[in-house]
Amino acid sequence: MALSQKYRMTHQRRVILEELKKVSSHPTADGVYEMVRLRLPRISLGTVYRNLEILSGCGMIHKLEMGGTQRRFDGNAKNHYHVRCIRCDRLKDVPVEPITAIGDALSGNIDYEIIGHRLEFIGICPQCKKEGQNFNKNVHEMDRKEK
Amino acid sequence: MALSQKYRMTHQRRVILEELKKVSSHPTADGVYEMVRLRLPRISLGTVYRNLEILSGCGMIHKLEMGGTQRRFDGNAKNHYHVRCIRCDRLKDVPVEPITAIGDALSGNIDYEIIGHRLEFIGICPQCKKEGQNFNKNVHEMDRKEK
DNA sequence: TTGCATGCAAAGTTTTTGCATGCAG
DNA sequence: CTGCATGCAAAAACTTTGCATGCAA
Repeated sequence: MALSQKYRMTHQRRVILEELKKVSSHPTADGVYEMVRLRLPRISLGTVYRNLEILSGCGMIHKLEMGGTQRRFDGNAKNHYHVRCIRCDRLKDVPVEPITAIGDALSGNIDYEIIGHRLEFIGICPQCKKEGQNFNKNVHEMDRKEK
Repeated sequence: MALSQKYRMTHQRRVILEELKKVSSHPTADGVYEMVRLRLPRISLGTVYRNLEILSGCGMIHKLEMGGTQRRFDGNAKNHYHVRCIRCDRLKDVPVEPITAIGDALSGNIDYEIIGHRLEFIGICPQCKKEGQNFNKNVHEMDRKEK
């Protein structure tokens, strides 16, 4: 997705946004598709995917993910935090001890039995910072695919 | 994965575990496959997937994900936290204001430009608590698939 | 008009599974 | 021995993309 792209507010895009704002169930792309299809029976799944991508790129919705599309695994079973670079998507461990007390913020607020938490910082890594504005996410994207 | 399952420490499983503990790059399943293949050229990708699943189920490694396998989307663009039920995997918003100061914990510790953070609580939801030990994750799994 | 967006379908990726055989306990 | 685990290959699940056409600005 180019950074300087100009987007249009099409009917489909508007409906996707509206439906997504109606619910708090954090649906998957397919779930959004099902919801939207009730209003726009002819919409395609591809359009839904494309729009979810664009809308979250614009900050109008959130994409919930840790460290990119694929699942990732961590040999360190001890609880610890991560930082993810918003540009290159690389994930690193954070040299900070987990704050065990963080769950206390919830006590009394919610009827869950809280077992733990997971914290991910979002930022820009030193390398990407250095590369500056000329490089965008796609550069690294290709970079990673070449490996 | 049944809760009372008895697991064996096979050669493949041990190597997967060892290789994963060696690195801090949070590899994908495919990445693990590549690493392990150097030592066990005949191992299959399926075995890697199965073992990563089992090992993380036993708490010997971590699976990094938010709210399950698929990507999920949130119409609420305002930053907010989530709770995920460890049994049924359902994701809910948390009625707690984001702690903006949380990023300060990192200041000076790391050379990233920190933009924000993402916090997910892990716990057991009221419904699953009520259902108790007789029901395991698979019950809800099926439940969700029927919808 | 212009060129971003859409529908459709095909292709690409990632993950799961069935089955016969292998091997840890 | 017993039955969980493996390799292989096929299938399933999820996501992206090419292309001709549609439509917002």
